[in-house]
Amino acid sequence: MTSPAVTPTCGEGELRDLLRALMTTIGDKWTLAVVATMTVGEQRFTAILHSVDGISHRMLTKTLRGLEDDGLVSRTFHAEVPPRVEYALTPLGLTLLEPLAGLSRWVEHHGPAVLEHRATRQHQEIS
Amino acid sequence: MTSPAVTPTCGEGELRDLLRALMTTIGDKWTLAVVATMTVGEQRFTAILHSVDGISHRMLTKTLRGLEDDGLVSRTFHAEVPPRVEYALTPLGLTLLEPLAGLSRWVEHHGPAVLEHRATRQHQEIS
DNA sequence: CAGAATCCGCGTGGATACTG
DNA sequence: CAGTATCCACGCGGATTCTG
Repeated sequence: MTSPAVTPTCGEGELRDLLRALMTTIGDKWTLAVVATMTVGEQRFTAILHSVDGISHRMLTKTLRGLEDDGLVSRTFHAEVPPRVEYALTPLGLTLLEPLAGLSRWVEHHGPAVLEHRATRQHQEIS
Repeated sequence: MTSPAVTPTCGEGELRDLLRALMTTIGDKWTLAVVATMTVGEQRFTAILHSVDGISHRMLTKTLRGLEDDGLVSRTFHAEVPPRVEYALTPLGLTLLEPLAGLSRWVEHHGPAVLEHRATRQHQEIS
C-alpha cells in the first residue's frame, strides 16, 4: 500500500514547525534529564546539579532559564544568606509529563530494537 | 506540596539516557519534518526534498541515513536509468507515530501558552 | 549558594561541486 | 536522479573565573 492508514495530528506546516521548535527545546542535551529530576518536587539549584550527574554548572543555569522562559518551571528566589533558589515544575510543566511518559514507554518497548538496528547498520561504516 | 503525585515511567538513569539518545535523534533539525512527510506513504528522494521545504539536499540524505540506521525507515534502490530510490516508514517507524501524536496534541493545546511565556519573559533581556 | 561572563574546541548544518 | 565530498560559518556546550 502506498497510503498507510496512520495519519497523526500533524497536518499543517504551522503545527509541525511549532512541534519541532518545542522538540528542539526538550530534546536538547540536558532539558529532559532536568525535567525528569524535577518530577520528585521542588529542588534547589545544587540539588539538581548533583542529581543530573554530568551537567555543568553553566548548562544547568541555561537549561533552567529555557524551561523558565517556556513557563514549564518556576523559579523562587529567597533573598537570604546564603541565598537559596528553588525550582519546581509549573502546572503547565506537569502537563508535559503525560506525553513524555508516552514517549518513554515507546523507548522502553522499541528502544532496544533501534539500538540493534544501529549496531547492525547495513551500509557498513568505511574501514 | 513538595512531592507531586506525578511519577512518569522514567525512574532509572539507563532509560532516561536511552530516551535522551532517541530524543536527540528525532528532535534534531529535520527528522521530525521528514517523518511527518512520510506518513503519507512511500516517497522518492526528491519528493521528500520538495515537501519538507527548507531542507538541503545534503541534510535530507543525512537525516534519512539516520532514520535508516535506526530501522525506522526503509530504503529501496531501483537500479534503473534514471535511478530511483523510495523511502517508507517501516513497521517500527509506524509505531513511533503514536507517541509522536501524543506530543503533537500537547503542542496543539499548550504550545501557544509556551510561546506566550517566551514572549513575556520575566527576566527582561538586557538592553 | 546561585549565576553571569569569558574563552575556546567541536559538531552541526548550509552551499557548492563532483560522481554514477 | 540520488548521493558523496569538501569547505566554512555558527552555535552548543565545557572549563574557568568573578560577583552578590
